[in-house]
Amino acid sequence: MSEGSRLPGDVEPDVCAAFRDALDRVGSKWGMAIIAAASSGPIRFAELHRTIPGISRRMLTLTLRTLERDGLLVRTVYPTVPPQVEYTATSVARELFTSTRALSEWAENNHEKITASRAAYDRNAGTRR
Amino acid sequence: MSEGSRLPGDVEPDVCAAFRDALDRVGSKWGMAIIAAASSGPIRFAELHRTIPGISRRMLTLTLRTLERDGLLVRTVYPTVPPQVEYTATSVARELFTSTRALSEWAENNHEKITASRAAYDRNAGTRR
DNA sequence: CTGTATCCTTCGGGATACTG
DNA sequence: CAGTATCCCGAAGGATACAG
Repeated sequence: MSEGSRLPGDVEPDVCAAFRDALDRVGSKWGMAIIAAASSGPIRFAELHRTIPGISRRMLTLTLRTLERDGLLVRTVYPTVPPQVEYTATSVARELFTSTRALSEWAENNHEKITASRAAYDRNAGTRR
Repeated sequence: MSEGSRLPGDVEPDVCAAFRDALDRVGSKWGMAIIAAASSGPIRFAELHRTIPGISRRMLTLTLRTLERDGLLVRTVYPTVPPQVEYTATSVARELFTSTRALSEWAENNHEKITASRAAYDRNAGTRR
């Protein structure tokens, strides 16, 4: 994370810094999926593992720890046998999830345009020089 | 905020997919900084390089190419000597930038909480088991 | 001024096996 | 059930030098 030196004539460094800040927390491959899954109420480890397709137990654990550390998730252990652990999104995490909507909508609305632009760009790869 | 209805099966895959989609375009280290800088009007290569602290010419070029390919930037070359190149954010990019605000605000509002949570977590590192 | 080309390091994350 | 522990690889990105 680069808390860059502020230059005169700079591009709203506050906004950029804040945005990067958010991305650092949310940009991980599984972060938002986990927060989304834990936003509707407590959810157990195995349940998360089943709910999120493709995640490994390792990455699930790692991401959960990071989110817990940042105060986005609360981890509750029930000392039963076998052990039971629940994760719940905090209000901060739920607000984060909400703040995500605009971005998701942008992606939905522009996904096709981008795909097309990309195809066009690649098609002219030889032409361009 | 949306009321939490846990879907059977998995966690609103559409939303997650869309979000990841947006991140892929915006999650690069310098992407949003460049879009921000190019949102106010045409800006030259050297100007970008000066405006964005810490970016290397290499990463500037690479990121510019990616953004151009995705249709987020328009590249205009003036065949002068010395060469002059201008980059301008497209409307799609400017909408993306706008969609970013909620996230930035979330980061600004919660940055301190997160830092504190993190510090507390690390302080209890030995205690926890 | 506007890039390319190389080299090199870091790190996120997958596969797999083991554990309380 | 809920994790840890290793090993490994590819991609992102920094440093540096060269070029039209």
